[in-house]
Amino acid sequence: MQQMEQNIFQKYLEGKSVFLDRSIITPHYLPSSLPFREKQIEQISSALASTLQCKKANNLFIYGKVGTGKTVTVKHVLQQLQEFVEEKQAPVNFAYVNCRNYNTKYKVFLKALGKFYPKEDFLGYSAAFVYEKLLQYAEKGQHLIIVLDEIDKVRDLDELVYSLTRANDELGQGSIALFGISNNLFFKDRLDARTKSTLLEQEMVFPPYNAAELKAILQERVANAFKPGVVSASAINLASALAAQESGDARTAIMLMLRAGEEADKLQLDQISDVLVRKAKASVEEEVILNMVSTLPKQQQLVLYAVSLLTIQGKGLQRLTAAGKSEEGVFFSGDIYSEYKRIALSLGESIVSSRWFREYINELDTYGLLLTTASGKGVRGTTTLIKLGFEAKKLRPILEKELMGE
DNA sequence: CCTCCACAGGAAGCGCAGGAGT
DNA sequence: ACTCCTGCGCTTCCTGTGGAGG
Repeated sequence: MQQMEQNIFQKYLEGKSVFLDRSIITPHYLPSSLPFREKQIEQISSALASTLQCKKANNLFIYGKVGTGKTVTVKHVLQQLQEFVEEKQAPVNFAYVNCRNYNTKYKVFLKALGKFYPKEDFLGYSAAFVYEKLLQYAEKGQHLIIVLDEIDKVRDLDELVYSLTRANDELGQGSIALFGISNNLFFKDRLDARTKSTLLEQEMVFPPYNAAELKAILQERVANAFKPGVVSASAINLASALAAQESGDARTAIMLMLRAGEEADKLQLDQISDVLVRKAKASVEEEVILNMVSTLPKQQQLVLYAVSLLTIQGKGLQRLTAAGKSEEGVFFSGDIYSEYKRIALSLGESIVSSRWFREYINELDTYGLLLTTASGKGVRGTTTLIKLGFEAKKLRPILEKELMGE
């Protein structure tokens, strides 16, 4: 109680730590070797190789779920290319753009130019000027590769791709190639047929890792990130099994170990056991929920809040048992709509029509926040049975903070 | 059998913000 | 600086499905 004089950060300096180099066990770390991605590295570098003979690189489209190593692998190959090009003085250059932040043609070009003309600042120049400047750079005989990470976020991708194909036709020498990275396979369908055929000149897929592969990846990272002997074999096994079960996602596996390590430091333990990993799983999950929920529009948060309140109150059960089904926490969409209206009105929020409410339900379902089933025969015509995708106890405090906080 | 209820989801249209064209 | 266009979020209306009850 009376040790409050001590600075709250002091304990982080004083305490012992299980980490040797914490940065290695974060998702942003670029490892020097990428196990189980040899084939992909080979394929990417072969797409790039033609630039070294002063020809245009192939456009390449890379698809794979989150945490399958797309970005790391591409960055790895680019790093190698950079070193090679510097040594050989080859006229090759590239720009890496994350389209989550640069989500229009103009912004992408601007970001790329920043890489090609590091000393100049083109902010505020017209779109046409920026485009011309890019062409001028290539016209000097440079072969450019623009890597578009999260390419599905680009709003006017059709135009971007079209501009670049036209650019390549106009250019006497030099060229511009596109590498697209995405974790959304369906976004291809929204594209113009011409765009598709250009962009998908060459296509590759990053498969999810299996438990054994995740284990090997973790072992390598853990060996460098943690002090020797700190992490038990069972902890690694558990973390890779949990991540493999979820989605074959290396990112979650790494986050699990990171969190477990942080927890160990907090408790001043010098061993990381599977108990800590399990604890970490809960906290990672919570963080995932928080991320999803906080980016949701207010109206959808209200809908979700309505379901969590109903779930906690345990209502709905009676009506379902009466209908011959009994599963806890399952509700009719109509009941949720009334509860949603009640809550929204009491909070002074506007309410949407029942039609749009149904769209919300569908959307929340695709995020996995709600689980819905068509009622089928036996219940009130055709209706939707709705259930929370996560524990109501975890969701409610998060939502209350979002909706009523500030 | 008919009608009413409770709901799903398609179609049309409306107001708005922001970008493009002039 | 101006209008024009377009995409987006949303409402309104409508058709269809199937149980419950007279």
